[in-house]
Amino acid sequence: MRISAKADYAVRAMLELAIASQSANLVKGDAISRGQDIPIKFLENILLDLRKSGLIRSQRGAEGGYRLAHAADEITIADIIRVVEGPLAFIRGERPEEVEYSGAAEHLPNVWIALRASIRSVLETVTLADVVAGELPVQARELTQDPDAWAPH
Amino acid sequence: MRISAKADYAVRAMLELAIASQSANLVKGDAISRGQDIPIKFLENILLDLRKSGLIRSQRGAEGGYRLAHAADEITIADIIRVVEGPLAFIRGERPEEVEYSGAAEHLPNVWIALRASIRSVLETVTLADVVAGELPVQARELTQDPDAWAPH
DNA sequence: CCTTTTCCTACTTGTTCAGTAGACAATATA
DNA sequence: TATATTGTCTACTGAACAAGTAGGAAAAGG
Repeated sequence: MRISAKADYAVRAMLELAIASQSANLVKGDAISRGQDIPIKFLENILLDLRKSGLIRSQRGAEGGYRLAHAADEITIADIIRVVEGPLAFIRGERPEEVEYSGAAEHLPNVWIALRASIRSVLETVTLADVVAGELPVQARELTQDPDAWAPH
Repeated sequence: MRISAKADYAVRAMLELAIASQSANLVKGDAISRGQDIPIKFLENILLDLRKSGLIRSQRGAEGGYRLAHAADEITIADIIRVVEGPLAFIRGERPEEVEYSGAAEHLPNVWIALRASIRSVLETVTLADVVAGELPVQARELTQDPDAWAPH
């Protein structure tokens, strides 16, 4: 269960745009690249994906740049990860509800469905605005309260 | 966020052993391979990892085979996935509590920690015995009750 | 000894990840 | 209108990983 560098970069780039959205300004790719220490050419590819998916808008030329296509409190982390990584939970290259098992593993799909639901319960509820403000929705915040959540298992 | 074929196979192999553990019998690799339709040589590698980690025991020679090293209700899905895939949640190759962010992404670690905690809340609570019986612990079962949990988003 | 079965190392083939390169198109401003 | 600036797009690369294969060595039972 890993979050790729590309997904991590995408979320961070979107956070930069979320902050700028308060002043309705365009942000240049170069500014995002320096602000979050992301290789510029790699970032450009990512921003292209984000624009094609409709999460951001762009303007070319001098004084150009990028901005969010929607309000920061209407874009969730799940929206972003789905654009760059595909489905949130993928089991052996298939969606959890598509896998087929027999015999001893008959009830295993329930586990994968529960896993996906738990991932969704975090990533689909946390918005860019939440992260910028540093205040997650209650369910998500409760998960971070337990000191054990910060320890490796 | 994907579960590899290797991890899926490992869980299913363990489920076969869990069922056999009721009669305390050794199960041959070949029987697991046929029972779950897993390529035999690939399975052998996986069983080797599981044995080295202490989750299963093995016996060589004719009448040999594999068995669980602990009771089926003491082994969680998380135990198995950690053996074959490493940490449950990995962000850009690092553990969630190790990633460093600045500026707009300052509070992003909280999201990754919440994500990991939510994954743990499923995978660390569901045991092999639960899956064999088809009855997940309450928290996990609740996640599967919502029809929406079975639909792609 | 011989068969069965696990143990172990190494190899292969294809795909994904992470990043780079360079030309092209649009825009603002002088 | 010239020019610098900035995003758009396609293609490429090197390394790592995923998924699976191959073949023999070692143990155990009969």
